[in-house]
Amino acid sequence: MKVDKISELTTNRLSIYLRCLHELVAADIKTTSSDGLAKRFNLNSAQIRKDLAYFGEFGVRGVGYYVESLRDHITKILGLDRKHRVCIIGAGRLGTALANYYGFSQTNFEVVAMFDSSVDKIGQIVGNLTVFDLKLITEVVSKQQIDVAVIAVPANHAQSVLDEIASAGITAVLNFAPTPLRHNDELKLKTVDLTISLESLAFFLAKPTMENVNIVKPN
Amino acid sequence: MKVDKISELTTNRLSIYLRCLHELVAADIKTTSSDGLAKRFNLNSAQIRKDLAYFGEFGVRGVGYYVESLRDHITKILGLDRKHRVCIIGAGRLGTALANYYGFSQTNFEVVAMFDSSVDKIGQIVGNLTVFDLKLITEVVSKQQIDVAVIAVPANHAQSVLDEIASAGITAVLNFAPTPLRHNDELKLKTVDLTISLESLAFFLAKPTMENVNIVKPN
DNA sequence: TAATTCACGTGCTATTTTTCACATAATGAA
DNA sequence: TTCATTATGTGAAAAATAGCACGTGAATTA
Repeated sequence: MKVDKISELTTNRLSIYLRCLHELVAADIKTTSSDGLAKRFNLNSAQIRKDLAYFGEFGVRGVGYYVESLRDHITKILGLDRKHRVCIIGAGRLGTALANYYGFSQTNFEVVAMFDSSVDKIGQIVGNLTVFDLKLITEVVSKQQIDVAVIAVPANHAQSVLDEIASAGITAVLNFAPTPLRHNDELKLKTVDLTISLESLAFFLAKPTMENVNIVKPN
Repeated sequence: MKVDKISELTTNRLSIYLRCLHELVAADIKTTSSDGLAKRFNLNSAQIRKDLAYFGEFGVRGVGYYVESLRDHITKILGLDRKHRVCIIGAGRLGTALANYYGFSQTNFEVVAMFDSSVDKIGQIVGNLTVFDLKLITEVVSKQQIDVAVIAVPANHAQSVLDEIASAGITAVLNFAPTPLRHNDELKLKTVDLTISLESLAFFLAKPTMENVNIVKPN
């Protein structure tokens, strides 16, 4: 198997498989199969095999996958075999909630700094972290070896924050600001947009009357 | 144009277009074009036209789209022309942050109730809401006409919470618990999984050493 | 009024993603 | 050892998604 680019859909699923493998290890289960995994998420087993096959031959025909071994492989593939140091930009409610988010620590991500540009926030203590002035980001990022940033500022500030983050040398950013952001290809940006998720749900709720919508004609 | 099922990718984009149209209205811009919109998100203009064409012919050839009119149409399509009443299950940090999330109120979603099953939380005030006992959900949902639920409880409680939500008659759920959830087709579930997003970022950071990964052979 | 420009709507094509289905390899029983 | 069973890895087919390119209608200019 040879592939130049791994789809993000694949890496997302790897993350899902990994979580499941952690559970299987905890339950002291030694082997599993693509079919067994598939049923848990109602996915297709061939897809799981293919996702894994991009990176090597981890399975044993007639047996399946050794749980611990596969866990270790995926951990390595996703680069989770080392700690990632995270900073959060924006010490508002969302930023604060994220700073305390259990899921970070659970998966080798550690929040090591928070930033804000409001005088009210700078110097405050959130969890066990002091909020730094955003202006210091380049310095702190390099000193603290930060490699991931989380944007939790209002939409209208997000672009300038991203620009600063980028020039501070960070290349992986998780963005919670509901706005499109420009950036160059060196930087990987993932946006989590709650409004989009909500509005998609609303569409589902609106659906029953869809037939009408389709008949609608111009303005 | 005739289509039986609208892709979720399309509804997600509709939500993006809508946000942009709000901004254009605010800026007092009267018309726009698929090309104009496309450039803002670097999307393809044909895709935008197609997304819209699923629901009617909203544009005018040679002109483009009338901003207000299109905004109104998309608002209606997404079912945002009426208030949605939201409850949040889980009054922990995330639930609390979400209860105060500005984005909800901004887009015709109103958080009207919070639930928890811990005695520490029940009866507490979060924002301007009292935290109810989760056991009361069926009753409150019907009395308060709630149509959307947000799950913000630990992963190990999420399935049972979802089951209760479903039996209380809610059909649209936004889930923040990082776990796969079973549900029937009456119910629309959207999961926001921060761990997956983070681990995908980690993969990007790990990439430089990808060549090695590909050579790896069995256990 | 005729000619030109513009941008929509959409048939068709290309690309991406998923699924099928089978040859292959490992295991265990007879 | 041979046969049956199991589950992988993968080429090929199918489905879903995105993009091209052009016919068409509306507006504007001459």
